[in-house]
Amino acid sequence: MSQSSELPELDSPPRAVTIQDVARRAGVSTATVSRALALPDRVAVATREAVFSAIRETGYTPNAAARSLRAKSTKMVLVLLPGIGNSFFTPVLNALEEVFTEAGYGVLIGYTRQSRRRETHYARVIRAGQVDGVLVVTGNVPRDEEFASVPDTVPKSLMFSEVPGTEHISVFDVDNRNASAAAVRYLISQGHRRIAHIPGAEGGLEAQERLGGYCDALRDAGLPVDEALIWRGASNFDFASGDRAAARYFDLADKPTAVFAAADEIALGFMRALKNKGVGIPADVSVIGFDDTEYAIHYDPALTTMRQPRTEMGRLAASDLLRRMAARDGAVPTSKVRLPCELVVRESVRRLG
Amino acid sequence: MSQSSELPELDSPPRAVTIQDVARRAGVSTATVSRALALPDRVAVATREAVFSAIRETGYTPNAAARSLRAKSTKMVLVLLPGIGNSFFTPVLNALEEVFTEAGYGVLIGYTRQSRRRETHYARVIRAGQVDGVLVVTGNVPRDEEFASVPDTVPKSLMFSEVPGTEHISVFDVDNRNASAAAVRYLISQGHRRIAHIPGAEGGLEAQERLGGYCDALRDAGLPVDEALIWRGASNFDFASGDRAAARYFDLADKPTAVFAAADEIALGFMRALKNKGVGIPADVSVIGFDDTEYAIHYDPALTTMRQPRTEMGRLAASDLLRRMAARDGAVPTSKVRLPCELVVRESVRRLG
DNA sequence: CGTATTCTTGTAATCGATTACATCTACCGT
DNA sequence: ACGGTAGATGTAATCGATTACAAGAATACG
Repeated sequence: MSQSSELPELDSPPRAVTIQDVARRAGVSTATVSRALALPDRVAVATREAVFSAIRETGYTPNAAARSLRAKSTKMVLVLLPGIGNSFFTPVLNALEEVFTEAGYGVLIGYTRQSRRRETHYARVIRAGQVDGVLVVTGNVPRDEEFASVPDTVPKSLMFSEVPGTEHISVFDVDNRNASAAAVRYLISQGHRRIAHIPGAEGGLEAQERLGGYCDALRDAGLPVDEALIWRGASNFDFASGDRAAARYFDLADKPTAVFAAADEIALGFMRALKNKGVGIPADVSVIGFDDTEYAIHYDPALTTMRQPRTEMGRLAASDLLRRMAARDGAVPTSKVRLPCELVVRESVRRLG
Repeated sequence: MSQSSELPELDSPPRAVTIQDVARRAGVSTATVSRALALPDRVAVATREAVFSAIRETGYTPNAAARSLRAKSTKMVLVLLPGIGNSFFTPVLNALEEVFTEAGYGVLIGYTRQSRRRETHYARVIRAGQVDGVLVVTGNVPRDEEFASVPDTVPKSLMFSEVPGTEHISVFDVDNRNASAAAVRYLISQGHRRIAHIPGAEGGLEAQERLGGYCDALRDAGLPVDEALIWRGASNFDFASGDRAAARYFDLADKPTAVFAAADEIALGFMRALKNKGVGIPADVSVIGFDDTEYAIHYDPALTTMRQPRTEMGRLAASDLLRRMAARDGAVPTSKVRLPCELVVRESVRRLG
């Protein structure tokens, strides 16, 4: 519909319209077209108009590959997610996409699925210059040798994970240890003395920190840390892990009055299993979670939990990466930002005594 | 660590290693390097080895932009999502990423957020040749003029939406109307006669079809379709909409014994609101949902629902797109695939009488 | 042994933009 | 009126691969 009557092209091969076509039509050189687009005020008004109408008439859109090749910038970022079907990341991804798109950047997603093959694959994507920056959402980038080979000229950021010694990486996380301690302190403040913990999967740094915070809070309150009340064995931050932990609860003779789960989904799985067997929540057991996902508030009872500011972290991390990508050769230093968590009191914790 | 002792480069500007570097090091032409990579058996064994070790030593990775420019293929697909923070799409995205990555394609995501500006933006991404194919997950691509301007040479697919007259688009969906009718028939089979419906947001085609199915089933069973039992006003397939519908329930003098919600999240929101006021589910009201999201099974009571095969649809749609992208000039025709839904009976529906 | 065929490799054009540099015009001050 | 400067535009190199074509070497066949 665009290159209608003027040009007598036979459109068997519907060749895309290039800057050449626009230049010819506007009666200028390709350099002028390029300038009209990139720096409109370095080109005379009349010429600019001519170029723009030629663009409109031909329906021209600059070719991304050509532009990237020459300009050495793709205007794309890679967002790496662990990729378990976890809804925890939904708002994060939303925030990231929002900020990046607004700034004219495209978002390439990758699920690493803790598989080395996939990490290698994405390392290659980065080295191929396919993206201008990388945002790793919970993971262990720096551990991987493949990633070590990607040049530090590509800005990288990490979210939700605390990894030591990452000089060239911006980090956005929360103080998992202190936040967890605060959650447990809350239980203590409500009169609970016998408090169990369902940690996340071993190996995970966040899980470890949260367990640490749990122990800290108990010790600070002069309460014993009882291994029988630490129900390890989670495979992930998921329902199934909470479900499994319930077995530990039922096995126990001297039951706790409260449970701190390392994640909302674990808490929900646990609660579900207990309710199934007629255990009342919070009547018989109080439960507190971590994250404040969408489902925490809609569950019955609504889950009391420690909120992570996921959307805000996404926004901050994206903005930071944007800033660093825009700066030539690392003029902008990396950031280490630790955001505060917030206790959200709902219905799953009962005051004792 | 790679270009260590041999080459006396000063690495102030850490220029990326190119095919030229590899060629020089292996003592061959760039053409040979390219061939060794793309068609290994068209190059002599000895040469191939030389090339590969040169690649290994230099840590070479082909530049994506250069490759795309010349080969006119980016090995990327654009996945467009509506982008509400809906967990419905999580497994879909998972499946898509899985299949595409496996095939060597990158996944660019875009949230349209029903905003014209964003749709325009993504239309431009396509026209810029940034992707080889497009997968729209629930949306109205064809309606938009911008999209009309993207050439049909870019394979496009649509998931979960039924849009008439889309010649050049593959469609993967379910029979929303019949599946809904089946859900309602199930309620009827359990002895329910007075059945309400919470439709999805107006305007949405799926929502409309599901409402249609609800009416069909009632009529087929000789039951009246009562407008007082159709609780419109959903803004989305979300909790809040279910919550709002609950008000309608309480307003009603002659209450229904069962409710068919157009989506699980609506059902969950509705159930939550009822339970809050002491209404028993399924003791007092039976509820059936649609989708079978992760949360349906973990709720209390576990939600009886009509499952959409989200992962399977994702896999099929991705494979189809892959096939069409691989074929030069539309040799592979588009598909229209309609997958079956499946009733998942759990705890939220009670047998009457 | 000479020609035809197959293998292997190199040369150079090409993809479609951006941009350094050159050129030309117009306007400025003295 | 003339050298100087600013402004507008064009020329052509360049980004880093792929690939058509050509050429040379090796093998086959009569």
